[in-house]
Amino acid sequence: MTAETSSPAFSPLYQQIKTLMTRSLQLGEWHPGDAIPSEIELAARFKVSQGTVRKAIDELATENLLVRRQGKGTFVATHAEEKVQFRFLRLMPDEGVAGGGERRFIDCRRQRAPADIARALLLQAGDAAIQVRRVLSFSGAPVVLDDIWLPAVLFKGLTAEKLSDYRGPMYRLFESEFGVRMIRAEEKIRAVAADAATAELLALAEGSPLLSVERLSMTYGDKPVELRRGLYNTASHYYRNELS
Amino acid sequence: MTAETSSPAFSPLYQQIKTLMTRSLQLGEWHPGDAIPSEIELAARFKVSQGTVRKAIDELATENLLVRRQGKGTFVATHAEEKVQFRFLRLMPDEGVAGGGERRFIDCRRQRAPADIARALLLQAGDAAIQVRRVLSFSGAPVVLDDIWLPAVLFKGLTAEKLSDYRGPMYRLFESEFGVRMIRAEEKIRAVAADAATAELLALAEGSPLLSVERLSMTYGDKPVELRRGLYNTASHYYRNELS
DNA sequence: ACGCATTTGTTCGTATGTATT
DNA sequence: TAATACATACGAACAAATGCG
Repeated sequence: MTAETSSPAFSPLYQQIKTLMTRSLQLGEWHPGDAIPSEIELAARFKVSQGTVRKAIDELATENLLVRRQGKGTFVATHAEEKVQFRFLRLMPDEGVAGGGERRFIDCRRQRAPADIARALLLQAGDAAIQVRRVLSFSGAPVVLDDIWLPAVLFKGLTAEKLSDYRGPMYRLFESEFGVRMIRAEEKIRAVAADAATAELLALAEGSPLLSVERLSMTYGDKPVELRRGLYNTASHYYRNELS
Repeated sequence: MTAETSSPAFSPLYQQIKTLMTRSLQLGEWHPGDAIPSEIELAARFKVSQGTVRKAIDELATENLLVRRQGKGTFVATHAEEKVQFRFLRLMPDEGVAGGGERRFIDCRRQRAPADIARALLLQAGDAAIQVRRVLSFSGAPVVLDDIWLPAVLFKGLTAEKLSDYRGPMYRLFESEFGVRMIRAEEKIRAVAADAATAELLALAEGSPLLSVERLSMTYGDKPVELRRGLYNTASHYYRNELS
């Protein structure tokens, strides 16, 4: 009941509950890895039936914002989970099993965002950004050159040292240290020829074909918070994708 | 430890219903574009509650096998729908809107499947396959060179003429003419250098970087039914992907 | 080792709302 | 307008998994 009839646009009850829950995630009432209140508690809090809460949670779970575990509760998704990492890790070795590889950070500095970066991240012209550059190697061979741009205001205090010291996925560091959780990303993929600088860093001939992957990552509310440009040597790795 | 160590593979009711419904799709009781029986009819047929049928349909709908339409019914998904085509069409122009482009078929012949093709399509060594080669052009410029392999036994009577005459997506032809519906695919993507033959067909310099997309498409029951090797000129197009 | 409480998962039933024909 | 079909919402009961005492 309590119709709340002043609604500007109708939406089903469970959608409204979903919105309220998303807000709790966004505002940090519930943190990555935490258990959220039980369905019965949430039903009481929102004054709806358990089934309505269930439907809201169902959708948040299929959107990968929450993870249900029978007998234990419902948890806020985190990049600490292997399954979550896998969703954002597309580069696979032709032989052997996917692994993190060795990381080498070659740059991490704060500066004004170039125009194209600012546009993608919805920053004002002149806003500061943090640029991170790194090389990923597998079995000692360099394979990936990443050029990562982050809004400085969200990542205060990010340094090359913190990145180097951290064991685990970068997105895990972002969510635990800076409270920024990546939930979705869009990628544009092309084939390009290696320029001289890239060729040197990846130890291959200038002009070699490389996979160019431009990724724009979004947090809650579809707000872009990372622009990542990667160049992959696909001689013994490939980018896997699933169409369904 | 007490008992039931080797359970008889219990599965929830709605999963069993889902399996039965998948079988109806697979065996052709329900055809692409058709409406399936209403939830109430299905509930009567399977002797379960409407809610259980709903849950089975929900999952089949999220797997894109069925499409629900309020007030009208539930329909078997078809590649005639624009949304379905979009899921398998990843190449986007830098400017302008995605379109089919002009197709030119340069080859369509039946032959014994090479070993690697046979392996991917789970064919016996020596089984026949149909090879289709085509070029896709946009605004008159060739952009895509596709090399497509199909099990001959499933595509009897497929000719270059039929392909050329057909207006609409190739997968639409496959499902309407041959009863083979693609529901899922896995892709391996790399950057490669154009060889002489490819360079000529795509009107670019030998050695130019090209996107190599190897797609294995599956029908019901995860049975592989198409191996497609595409080479994309990504000078003014890109491969879009969504991570979520 | 056992049982109990908690939490999500499954199944049923009923009623009402919304979209389509 | 009426009939049909899917969508939403509520309630209830039991099953299965987990964790604790």
